[in-house]
Amino acid sequence: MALEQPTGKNDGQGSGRRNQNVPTPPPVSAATVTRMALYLRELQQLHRSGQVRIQSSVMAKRLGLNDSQVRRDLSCFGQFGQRGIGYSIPSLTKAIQAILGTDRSWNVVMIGAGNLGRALAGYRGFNQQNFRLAGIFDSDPEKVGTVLGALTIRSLQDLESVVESEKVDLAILAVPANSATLVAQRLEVAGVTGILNFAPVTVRTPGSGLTVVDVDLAVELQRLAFAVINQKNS
Amino acid sequence: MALEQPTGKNDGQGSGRRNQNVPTPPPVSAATVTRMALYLRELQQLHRSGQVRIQSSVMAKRLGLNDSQVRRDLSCFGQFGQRGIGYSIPSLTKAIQAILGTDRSWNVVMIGAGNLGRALAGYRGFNQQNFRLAGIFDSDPEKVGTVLGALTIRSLQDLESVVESEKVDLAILAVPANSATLVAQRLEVAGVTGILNFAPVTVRTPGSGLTVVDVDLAVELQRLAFAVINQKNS
DNA sequence: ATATGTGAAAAGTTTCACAGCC
DNA sequence: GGCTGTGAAACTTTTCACATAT
Repeated sequence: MALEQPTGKNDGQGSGRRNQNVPTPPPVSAATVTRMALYLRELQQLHRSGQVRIQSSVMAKRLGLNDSQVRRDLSCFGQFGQRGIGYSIPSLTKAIQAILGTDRSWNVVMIGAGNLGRALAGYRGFNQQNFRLAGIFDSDPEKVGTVLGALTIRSLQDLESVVESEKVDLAILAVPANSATLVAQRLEVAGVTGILNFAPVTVRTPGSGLTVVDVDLAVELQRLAFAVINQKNS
Repeated sequence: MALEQPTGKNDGQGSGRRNQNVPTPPPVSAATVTRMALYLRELQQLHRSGQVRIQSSVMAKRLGLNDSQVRRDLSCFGQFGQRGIGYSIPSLTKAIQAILGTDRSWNVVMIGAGNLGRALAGYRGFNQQNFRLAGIFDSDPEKVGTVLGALTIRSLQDLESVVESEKVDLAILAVPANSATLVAQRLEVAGVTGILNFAPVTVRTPGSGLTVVDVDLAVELQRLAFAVINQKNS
């Protein structure tokens, strides 16, 4: 795992009957979801290089996976391939985007305009995947009013009103550890449904419908250090 | 799971006999390693708040895990607790640091001084966990020579000589996707043993002793979008 | 001939439950 | 009483292997 991030379990959706043609997901593991995003990334790269078809074995090799796993992951969501042929890159791309929800645009706010927040706000990859930055906030009066790319840094006081007026879905939390929980609570109350948390704390998810994905850069380096020390390769 | 970065498998070390008092690791999953880093983070926070002891049940609740899992993870590396009492925060902290390899300092170079590279270079969390930034590189002549915190951005041409003279162990790759593989190869040849890869590509790990941990910010947002759409909470 | 989709087996991970020690 | 460490059970995920389709 990269996992892994804090593991996090199965979906357990198991809601019984599938409805007519919506690809209602069966139980899908978080690991599968992560791999779906990687398949999408590879498909987009293959598309740029002019390819139109791919086989599970080729995808598997590119990502260092077993080909059966690629097919099993995809089969959680439907039948996208053609036997004897493989998968059409354009249609599989669209299918995975629909599965991940990136076939529509998401409005995102960035909280924290420190080093990390400013860098992430400028990161091209977000826009490319249909995430639109609708605002960036900081509590430091010195930063408020500063222009950053197409946006002006706003006061944290404006958070709730912007979340409402811009119909914000998701937030990226790039604030210090000690303010993360409080900001997360405000975000939840304001109606944000998902947080990508870069603060090195476990954001208490109070109960209802708030989903948190954690990315702790120090944790990633520690994973790397461990892996280096305990080398897999002889 | 929040899963996960490209999963990455078990260690499978199973090298037979354990040697005398080195805590030679038994097979340990990547998920366990990630949780070890989270335990360390919590221990450090508890220490700052003056605590000296902790129980597996308390740690589990803080991280949203099962208490048995906490004990099982720790028991992969030794017996750190006292029955009836719990774990000493200072000694468990030291033990986990030794396990993760952060009881000694690691020399790290940053490749890429774009938005993300500059932000990561300024990130406090790295130094706090014993990762020392020994250099930052970019191929853009306009950036070379620019001062960034305590460091001056250097030309990519100097990469190999700095890796050698500064005894660099790890690299953080924050370059565009199209140059990532080439830079990774140079790093490996130069003697770097681990890469934390922020470029949105699978870095081909040519064969020998190079460990790569991937962090793709777009993938993380896609995981979040999926989780929001497929809400677990009723 | 080639490659998907999927039951069934294998492998891995988490949780239970309790013996053992404080 | 309280809490760890760990066998064994339960559960999840991956891989195999092959029927099925082009």
